Amino acid sequence: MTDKPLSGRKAQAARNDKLILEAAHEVFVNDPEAPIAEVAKRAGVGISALYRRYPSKEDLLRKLAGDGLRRYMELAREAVESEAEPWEAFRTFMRAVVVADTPSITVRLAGTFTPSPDMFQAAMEGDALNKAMLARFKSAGVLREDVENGDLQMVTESVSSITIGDAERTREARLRILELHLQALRAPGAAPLPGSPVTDEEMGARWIPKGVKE
Amino acid sequence: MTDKPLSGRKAQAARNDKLILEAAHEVFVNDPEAPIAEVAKRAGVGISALYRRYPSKEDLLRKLAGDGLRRYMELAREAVESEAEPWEAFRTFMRAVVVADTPSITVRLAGTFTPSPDMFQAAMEGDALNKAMLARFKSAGVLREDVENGDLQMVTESVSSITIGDAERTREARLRILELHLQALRAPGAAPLPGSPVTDEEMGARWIPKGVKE
DNA sequence: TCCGGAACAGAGCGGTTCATTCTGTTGGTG
DNA sequence: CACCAACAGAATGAACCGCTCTGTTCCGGA
Repeated sequence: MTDKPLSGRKAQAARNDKLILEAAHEVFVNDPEAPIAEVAKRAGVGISALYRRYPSKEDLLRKLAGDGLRRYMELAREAVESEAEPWEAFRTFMRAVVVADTPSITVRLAGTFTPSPDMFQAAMEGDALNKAMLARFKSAGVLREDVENGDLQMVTESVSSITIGDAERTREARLRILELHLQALRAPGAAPLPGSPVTDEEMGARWIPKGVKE
Repeated sequence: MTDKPLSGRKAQAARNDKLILEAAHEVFVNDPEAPIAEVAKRAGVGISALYRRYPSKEDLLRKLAGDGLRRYMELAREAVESEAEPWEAFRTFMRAVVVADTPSITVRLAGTFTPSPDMFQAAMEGDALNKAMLARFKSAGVLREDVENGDLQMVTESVSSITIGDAERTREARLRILELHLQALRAPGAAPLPGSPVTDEEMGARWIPKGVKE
């Protein structure tokens, strides 16, 4: 048989690895505060199958956020290196980010766990990538000069906050609203933007765990 | 003295009425799931002062959402009846909605309480108002033809999901991103929008209380 | 065929978090 | 000066949830 035989504890365990990650992704994107039992149910496994793989809920969340971050950087890198027509490359990137839902998985999860050092590291690299991307598309003349890194973050995040009906419908609605943004983002821009862009410091402040009250 | 004397149980009670509502607004806009004690603390009153006025947390939330809805309709009515230049009237409306944070107070709170019949009623009227508004601005030629009611809702909601730094900074950031949207919303529009607008039914589905899982 | 143990299902434990109730306390008012 | 509306905040009881623990299944080797 070309595909893995369905039996064997090893095989089932490998399958469960994937099932659990997928379930966790779906569940926590939908509700970052969901109980871990929800993940188990969705994955069709018992709770102990989860704890066999991740020492704690926080570890699982870290894993998810890390994957999301990595995915985002992958997309950004593709955008920077893309050979395609610049505006199309940019549009493709933005759409991919929305479809992959990386804002939900990184930003919305931020604060529910303490980030590991290498996540900070990765975040740094991500920033550098973002800046390179901005520079590239601006100098290509397809992105208006007055948008900054933070603007793009805000756009993808706010678009990703849209939830309506099932997952597919949500995706469609998000892409529709994203399109509005894209048309406004395109150079030269109809009118100057008010206020100042969100800074990296401001963005970073959200990664501080819980209790910021008062 | 022209203003109310500071003493008198009646006077204090009246003052507390307002304090509590303001505190509740701030607290629940920031976190719809906040404990009721948080509201009491912010208002600088005891818990019993809250329960003296509202039989339960849910009643308080209903009150807040009702007020928000009413406020929204007020703004919409102004926009429809405004004598100002059409595009400015529309822009003013959108900005006012974002500043007043009505999406947070209605939509985000939806699901945390069971809506009263008159809220449905009000929602109906709100819809009618929205439609009138769309019609007016489209026929004035300032709003692109392919945006629908649901689009405006999505725009204000997604923009209102932005949170960054303190309240003031958040407002500025939201208005900035809103501006992008506005420039894209303006007729005739650079390119057709993909997908179909979110429908009223879809919007309404979110008002169904809790447990929609699975 | 039979046994050991990896992998697992899910009940149960212990801690925490609220909404709401209850026990006083205070200060205007008749 | 006694009474009570109005209040502060502790106490209560019911979830909820992360994690541990018990018991089960069934693959893989002898």
